[in-house]
Amino acid sequence: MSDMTSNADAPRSPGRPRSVRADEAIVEAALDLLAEGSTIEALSIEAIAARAGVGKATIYRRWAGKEALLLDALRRLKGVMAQPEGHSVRDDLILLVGAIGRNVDPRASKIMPCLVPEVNRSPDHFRLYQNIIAPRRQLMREVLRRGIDEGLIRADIDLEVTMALLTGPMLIQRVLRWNPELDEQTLPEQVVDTVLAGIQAR
Amino acid sequence: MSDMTSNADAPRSPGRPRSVRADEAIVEAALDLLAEGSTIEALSIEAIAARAGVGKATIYRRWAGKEALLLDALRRLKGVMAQPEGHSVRDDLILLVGAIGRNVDPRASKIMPCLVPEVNRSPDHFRLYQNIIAPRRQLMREVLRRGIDEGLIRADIDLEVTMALLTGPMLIQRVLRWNPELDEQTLPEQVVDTVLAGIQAR
DNA sequence: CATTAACGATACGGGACGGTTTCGTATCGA
DNA sequence: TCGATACGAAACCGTCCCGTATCGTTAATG
Repeated sequence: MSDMTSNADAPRSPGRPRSVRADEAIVEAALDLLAEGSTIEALSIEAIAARAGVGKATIYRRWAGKEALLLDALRRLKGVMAQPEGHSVRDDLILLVGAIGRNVDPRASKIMPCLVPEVNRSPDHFRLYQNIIAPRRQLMREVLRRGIDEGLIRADIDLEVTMALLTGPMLIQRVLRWNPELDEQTLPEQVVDTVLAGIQAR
Repeated sequence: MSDMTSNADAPRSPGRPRSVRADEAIVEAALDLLAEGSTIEALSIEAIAARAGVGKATIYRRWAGKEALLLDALRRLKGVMAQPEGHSVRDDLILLVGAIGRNVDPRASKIMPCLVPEVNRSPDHFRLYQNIIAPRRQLMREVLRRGIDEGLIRADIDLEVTMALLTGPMLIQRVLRWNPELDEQTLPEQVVDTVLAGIQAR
């Protein structure tokens, strides 16, 4: 958010208040257009305004430009994280791996690939991306540590490398359709089992 | 190529022949601009023409538009593949994994991320991408088969999943800088060793 | 009811591009 | 030498977009 209406204890400014519906509609319109295949920079303020049923001025009243609006919209997209049950390390890992690129919001999986170039270009987007995935990495890290504590996993493994091993295959398949012959349904289980076999305590 | 000058046995058309220098310069200019951070659709024919020291008409004489030109330019980018030595399966795998996203042309690694959205949008780009990586997958597949023949690797593993396990971590790190704490130098060795430990014959 | 500010709609100037055409020039084969 | 063709440069037009300004209208406060 880049404006003032957010202060809850504001001394109630006079005049007509900003429409919360408009806020929602604008963000939703932007995400919808992206999910429908529009590129980030093919996306225009005009198109967003038209889709949201809103005047352009209403958008410029809230955000400085396309960049600020998108950063804001993407923040709301991330959705909720999968929560591992804590019973079996293997099951928890399969759950986490299967959740990669599977956000609650179905638009997310279509939008993500569009952001790859941005992540490399803009430090802001890079930070945003890291902020989104950092808690998920932390979740996986904790499950792996639990596996070590339980004696299932060797204690001398490199946690970060292991997480990359679990995440990488799923990510390239979901984002890039890297290998058309791979089955996304069974991939999480296959990945987890193979990696576990490589890092299990003997 | 989308025109006629390419026929080697052509009955030598009259008039001034097309400049090979211009061909080169146009393609190089397009790749340079992409590598410098321009987005695919921020890239304009005008910019390419200016950079190549060429008139726009010269470009339109050869290609139907930006799309055709880019497809053509990317085809020339792929560079040569790493060739495994054939001595040690482990060393060969490390070489192949280390070569992911490391093309001869240094521009390739900067351009690749820009193509991710395109791969999802355009069947042409998807095919192009698959054509580029298919031979590399085949190379890795053969090394893994050798490992099976030598009795190093279990015979019942899923080759495609194994390749995804080897490729994924390296790819997300090189393309996405997925985890800033990972060391790209040592990653190939760590990945190969962990995966090998998971699929080795016992 | 008066005030105040946000609303949707619309118009505007400025700029970027795409694609085409027209220059005068350069380079080939005949 | 001559005709044919490609060349780089420039001009042109139509389209799209941005960012701002200005309508009359609407919704809250007091």
